[in-house]
Amino acid sequence: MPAPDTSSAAHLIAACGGRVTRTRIAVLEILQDSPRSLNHDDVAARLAADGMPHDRVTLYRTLDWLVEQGLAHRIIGPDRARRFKAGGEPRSQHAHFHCDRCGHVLCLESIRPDEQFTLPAGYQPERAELVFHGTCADCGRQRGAKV
Amino acid sequence: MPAPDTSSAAHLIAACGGRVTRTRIAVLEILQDSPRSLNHDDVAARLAADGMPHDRVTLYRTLDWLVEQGLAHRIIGPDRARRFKAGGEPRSQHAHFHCDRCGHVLCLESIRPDEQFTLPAGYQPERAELVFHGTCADCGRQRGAKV
DNA sequence: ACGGTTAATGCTACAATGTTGCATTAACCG
DNA sequence: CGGTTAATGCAACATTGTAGCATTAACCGT
Repeated sequence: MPAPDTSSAAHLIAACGGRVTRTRIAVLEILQDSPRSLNHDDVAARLAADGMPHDRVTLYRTLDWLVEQGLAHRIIGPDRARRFKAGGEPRSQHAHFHCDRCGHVLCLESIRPDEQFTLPAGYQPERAELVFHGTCADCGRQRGAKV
Repeated sequence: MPAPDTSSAAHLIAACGGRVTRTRIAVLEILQDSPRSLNHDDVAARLAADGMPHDRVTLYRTLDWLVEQGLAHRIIGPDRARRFKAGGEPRSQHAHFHCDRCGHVLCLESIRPDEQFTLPAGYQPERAELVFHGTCADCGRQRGAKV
């Protein structure tokens, strides 16, 4: 049973020219393992669960660094807090889905807003951000459940 | 030269059943007069310019009240701060444009994201939020200007 | 027009999220 | 293994938004 994720995280970090630290590896793996985007607290909780207590500031800096290196991307949640997810978005602008029930954010890779719209004359868009709000597939099935 | 806006603001407020106060009138008029959405500080600055200094908390509450009554709507800016604009969005979900040059947010009434996309099975979207980032028409004309 | 009722205001203190500066630690390199 | 310096951890601060409560003033009835 190979564990390519683990080495992958370390390799990705090394490839960026940064130092390969416990924190960076752990944070990137956490993001990679999650199908949903995580906010700062989510990541902190998982670090703690792994027996890796961590400083708030270091976590902010680590997450920012991962985004800066293109190893993760960041969106602003409905609660005006940032949420992070592994994988950059080099040019592939995909949509997101905010579940109003469970509060999680999912990626809709198949939907590309930048290919669909024509803006009024004069506007020069560089990227588009499309966010749906509603009930996600998981919460839709177990309707009534209040996670 | 009639000034319908002024009475309009007061009438709209009265129609909601709330008390018609100086603050509410002034804030609503400021939002109505602006073609762009304003954040809390923008509104506070204009109140001050009108010789109406105001409490931060009152302004937050006034803005929230206007949104609650459907007299204004609110979006979250790229700096994770709220921005407000007159006019509710009863069901008409329009797109917004964040200008990276001047930082302002404009409404693109003609673009309706909720009519364009088909989501994967299971998702139950209730509303869609589409935000373009780039250079707005104003900044595009005077390229190089750094407001 | 006047006074009472109560919504709205303004103040202070607090909460959540994110940032800055700087001393200490530990990753990398020879 | 030891030196260099990026990364960390800590404390203090900044920004954005909230909560509680005493005071003011908008509305209503008379």
